[in-house]
Amino acid sequence: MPELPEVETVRRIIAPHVAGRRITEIDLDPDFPEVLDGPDGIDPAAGILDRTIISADRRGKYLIFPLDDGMSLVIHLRMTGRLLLTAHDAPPVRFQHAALALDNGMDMRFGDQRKFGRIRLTLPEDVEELSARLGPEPLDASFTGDQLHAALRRRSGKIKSVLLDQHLIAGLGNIYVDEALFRTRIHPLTPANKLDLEDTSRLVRAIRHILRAAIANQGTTFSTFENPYGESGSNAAFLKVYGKGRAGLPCPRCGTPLMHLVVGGRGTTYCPHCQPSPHVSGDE
DNA sequence: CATTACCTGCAA
DNA sequence: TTGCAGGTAATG
Repeated sequence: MPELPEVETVRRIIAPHVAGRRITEIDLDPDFPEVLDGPDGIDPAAGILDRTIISADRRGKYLIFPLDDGMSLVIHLRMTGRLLLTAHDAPPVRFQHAALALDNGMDMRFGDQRKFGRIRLTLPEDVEELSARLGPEPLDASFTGDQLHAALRRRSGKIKSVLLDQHLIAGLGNIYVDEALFRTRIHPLTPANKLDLEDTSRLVRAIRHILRAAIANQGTTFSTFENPYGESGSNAAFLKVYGKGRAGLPCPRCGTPLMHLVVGGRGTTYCPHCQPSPHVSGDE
């Protein structure tokens, strides 16, 4: 489940290998050519062939590769997508759906067990629009307690669901939201607009801390995540609550058995003691 | 606001 | 054999 730290890990590893490189060959899985798509009326394979990749950027969970003609390749890994660097003559990677050969003898391979991920040739204005409809980058200076507090005031939904909304904050997924709420001792069902500025500022600091640590650990490998060299991230060992399998295990802070519930259709693990229900405490 | 579709490996 | 895992878009 690649979230911001996993996507950033991929970006950092892949950037020096692809920046300035020309795409010399494209090989698509004949059973799943839709993995590469593009704007109406444009053949995406023809559109990227012989283009040079300028850089490897990230916005939220999207990887963005600007090309030398102004278009961009926008890649989203969704749940099980992987981007791997291989030699050009290496055998296909597991669940490979696309291979882009580069002029340095390497390939960028895209594999995805569940076929949710996409490589999309994207018009400049559509990249702009995509970025504009995403919330701030949580590791940027623009993401502050004041900013998030103002955004949360307009939302009466559960804080867990609101934090997963990419329009509000770009890059959080189920793992890091559960971890951030545990760290700040906020119950996942707390209405977002009930968090005061102090709670929200603590949440901002927790999100930053957790994301930075996860990036330093090259991401969380819970089941399928691998970096472009095929290596697992080491952050899973540092998670405190995430995962249904932790339900019933003692809270790492107080020892109370962790609870699991479904919030907005997402599995959610939390400590009922450290993250008290908003109904029982804290009402005016 | 909540639910479902998209997929498929794997646990129950 | 069933259903869960979850990022996002689409739908009710």
